[in-house]
Amino acid sequence: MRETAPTPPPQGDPRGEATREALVRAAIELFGLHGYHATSNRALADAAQVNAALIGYHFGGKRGLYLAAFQAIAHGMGRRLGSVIESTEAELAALEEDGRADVEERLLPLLDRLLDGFVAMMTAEESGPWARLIVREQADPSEALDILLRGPIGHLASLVIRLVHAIEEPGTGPASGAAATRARILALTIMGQALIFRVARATALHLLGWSEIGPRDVALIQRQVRENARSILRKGRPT
Amino acid sequence: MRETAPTPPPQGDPRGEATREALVRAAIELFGLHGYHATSNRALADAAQVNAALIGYHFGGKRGLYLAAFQAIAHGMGRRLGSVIESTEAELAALEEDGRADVEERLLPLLDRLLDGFVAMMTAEESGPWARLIVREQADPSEALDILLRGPIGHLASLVIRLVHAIEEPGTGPASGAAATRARILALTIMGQALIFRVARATALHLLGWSEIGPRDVALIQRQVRENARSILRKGRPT
DNA sequence: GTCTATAGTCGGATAGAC
DNA sequence: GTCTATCCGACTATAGAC
Repeated sequence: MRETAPTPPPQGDPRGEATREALVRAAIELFGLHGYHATSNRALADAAQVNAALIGYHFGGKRGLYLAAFQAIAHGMGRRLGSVIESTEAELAALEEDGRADVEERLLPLLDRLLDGFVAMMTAEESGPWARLIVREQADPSEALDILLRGPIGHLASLVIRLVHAIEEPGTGPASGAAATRARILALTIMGQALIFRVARATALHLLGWSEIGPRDVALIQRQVRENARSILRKGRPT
Repeated sequence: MRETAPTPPPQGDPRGEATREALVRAAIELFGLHGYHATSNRALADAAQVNAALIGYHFGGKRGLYLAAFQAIAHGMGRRLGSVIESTEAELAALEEDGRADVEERLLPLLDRLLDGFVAMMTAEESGPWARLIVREQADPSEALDILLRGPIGHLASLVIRLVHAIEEPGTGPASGAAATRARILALTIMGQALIFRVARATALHLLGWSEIGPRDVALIQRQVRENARSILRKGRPT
């Protein structure tokens, strides 16, 4: 369990690069499936088809590889949601700029797109290992979680919060006080609708009698979450 | 890691009873906090202030204690939600009996009460250890999860599904086909709103700027979830 | 039913050859 | 940068005294 901090500085060697990549891929998979402690360095090395001693060499130890896995996830999420997040952020900023609260035609579609992306990610098979790892982190958070909160997850969440506020209280500035709390709770409940399909996936599949979540199922869930979000937010606004 | 199946049959001895209870309590706490493999028998025994060898004696081994923890959780949830679930079930059955679809005055309040209970459980500090354990189980499900699906969780979920269907399609019989799928997805999204405060608690607290979820916060979340559920379900129905 | 002592196993880290 | 060999700590399970 002893962890050594002095990570040997890896170079830009093509061989080492491939090794690191394979190890990180195995780390995301195995740590996510079985947890940190249940995953041995030997198992990681086997899965990556690499010698176990290289974990120490490239990442300083097991813990270092674990953190590297989270950085890779942040990177992967960025590739998946980055463009939606950025374009949404830009458009929202522009709308806030000229004070026009064009809820129906501008803000709601932005939210739709964001939620579609989020649902797609939460239901995607690809994100399974990511999410498994993240959910485990929530159980007892460490610096690994910070990597994500400062990354795509933090961006996405605060964006949803801002959108919700803009839709609920059009024209007003940034939320504060009770309105801010309300917007945050609303954003969380809205995201929770998608999250359940990831974190309680086994239970959801059981209840739905499905064995997996196929493309048509994803579309179904996306439509429902979008509809629900609109119902929830339409409530308080003038129709 | 060798696990022995032949559990020695424990008797109705008062001493052994206390020992088992202490061990189960420690198991829920420690397994939930750190995971199965990261929790040693020694740590469990220390927390329970009991000799480590007694784990083998009473539960047949570490794995046996783990399963016992889930049975205890099912029992605890039953004590917490059992009465609400039963009374709701009875009332719903009565309503289905005479075919009267008294949505506004009868069904929605039933749903409110159920959701309040669920939110209370998801946000309660008490349920933290339970939920942590359950969420870890979802990551790679074993027979331990079945204990819960056959218990209170299964009951609660199918009850919410039936309620949702009864509210959306009043007067019709049990859901089937697309309507059944829709009711299940709706129920999941509704429960997900509360679930997020438990499984992504660290992230939620971070976003809300809270350090814990106090009684007033619980009430706030309950109100929001109730309101959202009504908005979502009101959508399709005639007003 | 509880305790002490220990056997047997596994895992993380690392030295040193290539 | 990669590999082999090995050390050492930590863990589960259990035998046997009380």
